[in-house]
Amino acid sequence: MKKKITLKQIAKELDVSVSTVSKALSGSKEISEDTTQKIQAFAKLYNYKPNNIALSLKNRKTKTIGILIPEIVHHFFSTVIRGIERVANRRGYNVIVGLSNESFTKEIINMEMLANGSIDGFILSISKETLLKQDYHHFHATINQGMPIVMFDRVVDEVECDKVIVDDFIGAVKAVNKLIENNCKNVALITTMDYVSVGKLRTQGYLKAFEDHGMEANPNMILKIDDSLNVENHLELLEAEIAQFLKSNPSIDGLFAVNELYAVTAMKVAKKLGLKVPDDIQVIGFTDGVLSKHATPSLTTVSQHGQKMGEQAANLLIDRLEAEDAEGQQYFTNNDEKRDFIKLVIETEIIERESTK
Amino acid sequence: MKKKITLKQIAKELDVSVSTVSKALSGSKEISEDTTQKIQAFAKLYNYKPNNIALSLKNRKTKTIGILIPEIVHHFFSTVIRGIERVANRRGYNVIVGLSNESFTKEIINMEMLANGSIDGFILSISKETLLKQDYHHFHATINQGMPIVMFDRVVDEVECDKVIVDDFIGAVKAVNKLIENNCKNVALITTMDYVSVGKLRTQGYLKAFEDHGMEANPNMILKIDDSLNVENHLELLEAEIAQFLKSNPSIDGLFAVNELYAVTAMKVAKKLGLKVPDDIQVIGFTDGVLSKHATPSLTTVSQHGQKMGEQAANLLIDRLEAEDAEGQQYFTNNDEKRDFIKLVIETEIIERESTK
DNA sequence: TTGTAAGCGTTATCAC
DNA sequence: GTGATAACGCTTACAA
Repeated sequence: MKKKITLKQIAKELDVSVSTVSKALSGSKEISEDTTQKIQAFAKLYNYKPNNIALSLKNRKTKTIGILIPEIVHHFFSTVIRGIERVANRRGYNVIVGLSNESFTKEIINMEMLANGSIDGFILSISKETLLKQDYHHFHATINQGMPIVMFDRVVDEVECDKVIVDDFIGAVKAVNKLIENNCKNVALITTMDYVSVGKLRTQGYLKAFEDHGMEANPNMILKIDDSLNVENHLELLEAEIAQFLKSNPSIDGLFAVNELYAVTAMKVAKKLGLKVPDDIQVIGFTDGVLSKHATPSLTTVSQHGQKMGEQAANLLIDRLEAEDAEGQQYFTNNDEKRDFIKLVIETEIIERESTK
Repeated sequence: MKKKITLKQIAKELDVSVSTVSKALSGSKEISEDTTQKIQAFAKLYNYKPNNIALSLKNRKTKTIGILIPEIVHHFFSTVIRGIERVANRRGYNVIVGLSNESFTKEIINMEMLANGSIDGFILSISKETLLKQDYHHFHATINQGMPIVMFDRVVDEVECDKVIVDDFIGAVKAVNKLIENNCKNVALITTMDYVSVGKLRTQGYLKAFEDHGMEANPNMILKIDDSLNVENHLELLEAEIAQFLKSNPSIDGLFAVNELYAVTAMKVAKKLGLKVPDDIQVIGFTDGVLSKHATPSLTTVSQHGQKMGEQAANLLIDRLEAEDAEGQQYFTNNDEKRDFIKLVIETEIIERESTK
């Protein structure tokens, strides 16, 4: 086993100084043709590669981005990661992943671990528990330390940083409009509790669409799911709740759900109740994941373009990082003038499939 | 903005030496009560945390694990990551993720990037292109450098390292047995090309089950999908191919598919052809993902326990890393005696749902 | 009880 | 053209 070779070893072997080796390898013309050749040949032979850690320490930057998300087994989030990874890699960065598992404490622990020099900046989406607690001190702390953050999807106005979001509100309006225009007389909504910002916005969009059409929303037609008990693992409960909802509102002929799980489950329940999709009831979901694509009938959804979000987030972060060292850390000046933070809105798009007419 | 504070700064503020600060903070009793108190208080006040990079350089270990997988937008792989992250975190490690995107070149580039000091060891699953090329020099190279690798799922005998796999063969046998015992007279197979090791093993399992029952497999009943053209994005093609297959083999009353996409798509196609699942045709898939759970009817599958695989892989790797430094790098001795590598087999489990009787 | 110095692997600055 | 030295932030013999 030949361990990785270092500059020092090359220097010793070739009987020159470490600095000569370093310069020769970086192609400095301070060094003579001869020695440069010799050193480069030797380095290639032994497959020399500079040690990243040493470089990080020296340059005070790691060229790696920290991603912190609530959950990885989730089509949307993994799509975002793919986007981030793609541009990060292209721009010479690595990606390190932390999972908060929707927990406030784990979010903090992970942030602290990564913030101690391991990364140059964060791309993150806030955990549900944090949103519930509304305690954002850890974000402020890292930002104050000079570490930039880009938030995506689950963001919050209280934290000043770059953000990439989807127009949840407009997306929901578009979806509900579509149902109404498709002649649905009674469009219902299945949503989450309000503390999840995106759920709230989508709910507001639902209401707005009604307003736009001069219609009044019927509170009975809105089902709020409390997923504090991890719905994914208690499908029967979810199904029961939705079945109950549909049965007590037999007039429902259109349904907008704030995520694809609710939508697909609703379709399943509807079918069991003898309803035909889309003939008796049309359904639109939010988030374009695998379920939507492969459900029978396939589900019309509002696509969030997760990969694009990831790409934009990564670009925002890296732009800021590189601006920082171009301007020699002059980002925040002493008189504390506020920097402009960017909020990018990714447009949603309705993907029409078989669950609508 | 107050940048992160360093030992040096603390030392200066308190007018002591850096080493005193270091010792005081680590609770060494070389230092007097008084100064220790003072220093610790000050450190807490300024929220001092040692710089990871400096520690990594000093200790020659990063306490981070590199994960290299073909694709992240994939339920199975993200499940594995979750498992890895869980134990890594518990044991004080971070996780850095690289995606090969099924490409040989990207796999190599990523490995090289990470192997230059950024991580202590790899957990990886081989890309399809690499499997096809059968070129494993980059794995050998990293191992020779003294960096341990743990492979999972898509592994290969040619590389000597720890491995975590699923009993693909037995899992397939069990699945097909179940179909046969459920009275299917003509069990078909939908599989991938043979170069994907797991696909091959599952195919062999299918054949073995026939053999066990003294039956002969009919080559016409085996459909090999060439997914070189990224089937996921060309669903129509996949559907057409499967439709063709089912139509030309009307006697099929049982179907085993080597992944859930094929299985779910087959169910969809079958329904379109007027076949009832499970009455006319029973279906079992491999890999227990979201699709299986939420399909209508829900799909009976062979579960791979991805999270468990991840956990085991992480434990194997970390065990090896920590054994290494306990034994003072004596892992490989000069006379080149081979270490024992562990191959863990995770048992599959059939999850019965609605697609079988 | 405290401080000095070396070293982890690099690069940049300055001397020779 | 080449080399010595310092520095990045930290730990740890070894001196004082």
